Amino acid sequence: MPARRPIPVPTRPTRQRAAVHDVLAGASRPLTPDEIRAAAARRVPGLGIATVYRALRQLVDAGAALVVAVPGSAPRYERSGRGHHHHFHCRACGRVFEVDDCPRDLARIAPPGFRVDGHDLVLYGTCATCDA
Amino acid sequence: MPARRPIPVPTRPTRQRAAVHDVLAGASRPLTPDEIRAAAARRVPGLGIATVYRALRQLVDAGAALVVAVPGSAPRYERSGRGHHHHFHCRACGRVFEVDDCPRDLARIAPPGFRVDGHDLVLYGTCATCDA
DNA sequence: CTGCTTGCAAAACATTTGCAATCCC
DNA sequence: GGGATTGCAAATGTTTTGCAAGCAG
Repeated sequence: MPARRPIPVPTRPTRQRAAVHDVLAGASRPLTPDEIRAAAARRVPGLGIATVYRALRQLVDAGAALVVAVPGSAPRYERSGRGHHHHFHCRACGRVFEVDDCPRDLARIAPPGFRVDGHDLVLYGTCATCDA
Repeated sequence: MPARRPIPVPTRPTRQRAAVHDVLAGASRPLTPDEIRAAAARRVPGLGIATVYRALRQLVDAGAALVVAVPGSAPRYERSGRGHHHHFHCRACGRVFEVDDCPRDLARIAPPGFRVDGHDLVLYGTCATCDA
C-alpha cells in the first residue's frame, strides 16, 4: 500500500468548503457556526448549516481551524496558523477579540506529575469601544 | 459593574436545592449537570434534570457557582468561593482538575483601552495518573 | 391558605446523520 | 461513470418552559 500522501479522510475541494475556509481566513475574531454560514452563503447561496458543520469538523480535524469556548457562549471557530494568541470576552457587547500576546511560563502552576503541553486563556472585561 | 445580576429572585430553601448545592460543595472537580443530578438523586430520589438546571442557574446567578467551559466538552459546574483557581484538562482521560494557583498579572497582555476584570485559564496535557 | 417549587412532558435549540440528487474528477 | 458532497429533513442530544400538583412558610 504505497502511501505517497497521508490521506486521513478523502476530501474533494468544493465551493462550499472554500467559502467556509475563506470566511475563517478573513475573520479578525472567532465566529459562530451560524455567523460563518451567513457569511459563506453570500458566495454560495442556499448553503446548508449541516454543510458548514461538516466543513468545520474537517477543518478542525485537519488542524486548519480551532474551537474557542467561552463560558455562557456558543462555541466559536477561528482559523489556526496565525500564531499563538488568546482571547478577550467583552461583558458588555459579548464579542470575543483576539489578544496577540501570551504570558509565557504558565505550566509552572500545574500540580506535580501533571505534564502540560498547551493552554487557553480568556480575559474578561470591557472592550475599548464599550469602555469609552 | 459586576456580572449580570437581574433582581433578587424570591427563593425558598428546599431539599432539591440543598442537595444540588451540597453536591457542588463536596465535589473536588467540576461536574456536568447530569453528574450532579445522579449524585443529588441519591438524597432526593426522583429528582428531575429540569430542577437541577433551575437550581444551577440560581446558584450561578447568586454567585454561588461557576460555569467551567472547555472546548469539546459539555459545560461543567463548580461551587465558587473556594478561592481563585484554574483548570487542567487531561487529554487522555478527559477529566478536568482544579489548579490551586494563578499566574497573576495577566491583564498586562490586553490591548490598550481594554479594561480587564477577570480571566479564565485552562491548561492541557496529561494528568499525573495518565502520564505514569 | 398563598404562591414558590417540582416533576413530567412538550418545546426550543443546537448539532449530527440518513439519503437521494448533484457535482467533481 | 463512480464516488464524494450537498441540502433537506429526520434524528439526537441538551437545555428551557408550560402546567397541574405538591410543599414551605
